[in-house]
Amino acid sequence: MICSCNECHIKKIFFESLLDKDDLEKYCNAKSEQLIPAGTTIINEGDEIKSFKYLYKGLIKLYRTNKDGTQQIISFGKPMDFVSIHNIFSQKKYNYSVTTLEESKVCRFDMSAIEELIRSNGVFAQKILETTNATSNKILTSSLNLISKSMYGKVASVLLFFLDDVFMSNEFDLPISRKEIAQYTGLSIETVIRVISTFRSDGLIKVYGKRIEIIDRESLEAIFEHS
Amino acid sequence: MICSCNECHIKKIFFESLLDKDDLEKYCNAKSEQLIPAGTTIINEGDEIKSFKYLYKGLIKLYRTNKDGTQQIISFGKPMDFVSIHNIFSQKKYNYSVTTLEESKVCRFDMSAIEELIRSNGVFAQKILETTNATSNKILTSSLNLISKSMYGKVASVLLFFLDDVFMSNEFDLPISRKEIAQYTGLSIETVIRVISTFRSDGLIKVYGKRIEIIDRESLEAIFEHS
DNA sequence: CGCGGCTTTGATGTTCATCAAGTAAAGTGG
DNA sequence: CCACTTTACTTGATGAACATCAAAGCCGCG
Repeated sequence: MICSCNECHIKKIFFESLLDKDDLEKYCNAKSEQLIPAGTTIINEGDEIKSFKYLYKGLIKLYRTNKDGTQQIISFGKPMDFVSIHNIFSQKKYNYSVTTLEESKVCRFDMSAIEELIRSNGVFAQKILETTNATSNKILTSSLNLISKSMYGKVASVLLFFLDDVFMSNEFDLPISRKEIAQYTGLSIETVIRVISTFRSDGLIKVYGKRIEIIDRESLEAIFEHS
Repeated sequence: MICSCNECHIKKIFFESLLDKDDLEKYCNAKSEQLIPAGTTIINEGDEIKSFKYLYKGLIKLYRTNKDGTQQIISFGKPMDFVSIHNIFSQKKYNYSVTTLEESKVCRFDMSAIEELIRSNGVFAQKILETTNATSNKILTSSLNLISKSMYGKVASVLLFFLDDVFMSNEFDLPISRKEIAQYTGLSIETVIRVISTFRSDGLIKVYGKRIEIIDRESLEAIFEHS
């Protein structure tokens, strides 16, 4: 093996199975990785895009800052998600910021190396195209859901996301604050809290501070679907 | 010249400048175009993706249908926009529908021909990647705006879109109904009408049925920015 | 200890949806 | 062409959904 990152899913799918030996070596040289503590901002809106990044471990939030200084969360990223999304190949500067929600390991490549790979290896390009499309599709879908659902549906969607996509367990420590749920859903903090309290008093969830236990998953889904 | 479509911007950018003679011929054979009357549904949610489409002339709406049968408009497409977006390269079936808002000319390619071009021509692949990224970015940005703005900001964004991106003129016939504005913004029809009435009585616009005249563009922008 | 940020609840007000009713406009069949 | 139906648009009255303001408890941290 050439690189140190052997268990990486991204490496297997994007690199090992598509590149020949020379390109694999190029990939290894262009790559670096970094362990980043929780609460660190790794990308600032307006930063120049110099590298292509993905998350190997941890959890991040992507957000943008409005003119009045308030922050709106665009999406949450989990392991094997691209950090660099939805404008990485079309603009020179990031139009969003990224902050870690827990300790995270971020891998990155020189942008020029990736672009060279894309130009020289069509199958690699196709794979990147597929993946960025899938990511954009997912983010857009959840964004569209937030436009059309009620406050109950919005908060339910957040809980179901962490349940199904991140922790895959009925009980987990919510890695974001009530304020961040508000920034993601477009609701006020108090409304988020009230909805969570309603879910609790209706027996859908149990709440111990940050710790959430999902009791009635079906009802949460029904609320998400129908409102 | 090989193909008939000589004035096409897409052809120039994506094909003429990137492909050699053999590939250009392949492109011509894989392409067909169609003039479609207003109000025609050209893609139905769930249809298999067989071709890559873009809009040469006209106006379209992209929308999805919720479980309760209501429709939510995702975005509007104008000339030189890709019709096939945000899941075209990552899924087998469309997750949205497309209907023409006025008479439109749609060009399409066999999906397999485009995929072959992507695999065999990295520069072409890079261009496609850039463009789909830019499109996703645009749609996501407007979607995020709809989450965080008030009803005034939402309706203002629709008016400004048609003013700046489609008609580039202070006076135009709104090509969509109040109902469609509601389906796009997530507001009720009555609320949309009331906001338009308010804009009118405040002297920001003039309204004669479908015809809209933008009087005070700055105020509309200020409303969009600050609420 | 005290300070600031996060959380929670209650009281109140604003924003928006719903219901109802009526007018205008546009297609449909005789 | 006109009666007829349907669809789009508009306004008012009312109520529900949600935000804001205020106050208080909690918790981590210097």
